[in-house]
Amino acid sequence: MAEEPTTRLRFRRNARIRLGKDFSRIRQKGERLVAGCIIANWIPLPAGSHSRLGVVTSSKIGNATVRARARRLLRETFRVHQHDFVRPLDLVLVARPSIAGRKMQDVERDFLTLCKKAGLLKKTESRSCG
RNA sequence: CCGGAAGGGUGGAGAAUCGCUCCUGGCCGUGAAAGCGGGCAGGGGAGGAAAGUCCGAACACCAUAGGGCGCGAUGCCGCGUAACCUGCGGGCCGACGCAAGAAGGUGCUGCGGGAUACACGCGGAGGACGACGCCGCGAGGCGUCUCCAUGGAAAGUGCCACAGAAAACAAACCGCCCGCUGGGAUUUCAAAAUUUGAGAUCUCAGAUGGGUAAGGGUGAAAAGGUGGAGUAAGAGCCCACCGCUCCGGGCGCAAGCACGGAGGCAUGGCAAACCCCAUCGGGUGCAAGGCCAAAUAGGGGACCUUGGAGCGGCCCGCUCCAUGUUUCGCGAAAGCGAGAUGGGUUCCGGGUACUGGCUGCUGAGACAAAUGAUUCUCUCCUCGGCCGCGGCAACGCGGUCGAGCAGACAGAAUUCGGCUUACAACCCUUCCGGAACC
RNA sequence: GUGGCUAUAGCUCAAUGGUAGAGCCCCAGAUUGUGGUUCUGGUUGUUGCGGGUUCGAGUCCCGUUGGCCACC
Repeated sequence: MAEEPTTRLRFRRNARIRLGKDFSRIRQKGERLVAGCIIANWIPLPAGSHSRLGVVTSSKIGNATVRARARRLLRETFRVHQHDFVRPLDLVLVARPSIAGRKMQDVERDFLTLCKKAGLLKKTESRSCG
């Protein structure tokens, strides 16, 4: 019970947003905030459910390799911090062109400042990757 | 020794923690079951270009897929090559049948065929411009390098700027030659007294008649060329040679080749201008297409009469809709699934591409789209310092210390072959440039 | 996966295979006390890149690079 499954840092397929109507609903009706190389849209979910993530990388930020790299970094950042939110939410992260060439630490710093500005994080701890 | 360019090859290894996806096999919870949720173990998990989508093929569906016209593409000859399709034989399975047998199937196996035209590669032939070399008095010939989308210019139309006389039915501006007319000079003869007439030679001119195409500085290209004979001047008019065209049999699988004979020579270039000839091409693309639970709107299929509409560029053919009869399941997204056994590679044999044999190793399958994040170690390599060795030197090699620390291009999306483009570092081959020494 | 458009002066665009041009911009001069306007003159180019056809390519053909757009 101490290492209960709620704190495991998993990120499986059902933790992703997969439907186009979910994407359009979150990006039209949800909250929106920009920080660094990330644009975030989110909708809060009822307590007890799992947070979900969707990542958008348009063709303006680079070729396929750059886009895949950005998608993996954003997903990894969400995976590490998925239990640090005050309440579960549906989150859509949109990568901006300045993400090309960034490292994991830069992306994580942008993500944390964005979540602090939005007031989504628990105030107690801030765990980091590694 | 250093630097550069082009082509080809390789495109780091190991480990830990946390994760993703697929396959196989258990486990737990729930449930009558199917299933759903959770979790464990083992195994697999990007490239030489996966890219661009430039070319071709397979595969799938569509009935405007058929026929004709149009349109598009391709165009010397031979050989070789993929996925995939397919023929015959053997083995195995096998509905059905009492049995014998047997429709059929097969990710098994042997021998083939196709994979076109027009992907592409290799070899050959021919041609072109330019360069170089050799031979010839010359026109030209031969060889090497480079390049070639290489059917037809004697079916037709069109174009060939500027320059030039002329740019394509040859023509005739200058020129040359023979005449005609007029003038001038010289000279001969005659008459007569310094003039006239006639003739000859030379020369000038023409709103002049013919001959000729040798020459004319142009042009990318000037109507076969070089040399001679010949002529009033000239000309394939004639002759020799060179080139060209046609014919003949021979050689070669063929493209073609060389030889012999004939023809005085026509037929300028452009078809990557229209066009003609030959050959090929239906269209759309795995988002092709197939199956399907629940819920929901109400419709869907078949047949036939009549009417209306449409038709991928056009026509013929054709298709659709409404109405009528009959019948019962149809259906977008989501889900399942199309979807990977075909190959790659080591070794040996034969070849121009390539191919045969045998053994071993390897084996991606997502769908808002996995193959990741962080860290450590090892080498490869780069830069700098010091030391040693080699060298005249430029510089190289080795050791050690420090820093950078796998550094580039780049991410499967139905499959296969080709083409093109991008590429750090290292290796190989060829070429170019520079420095030092002999 | 499929289809299309486009690249010409600093900018926007022209140009039958035959000397690449117009407007704006820029520069110089004139006009004005100064500036603007106006007038006159001038500079502007590897026609994206590499090949090929042709006597000769911005144009024709092939390849290639970049940009833009559309469809399922």
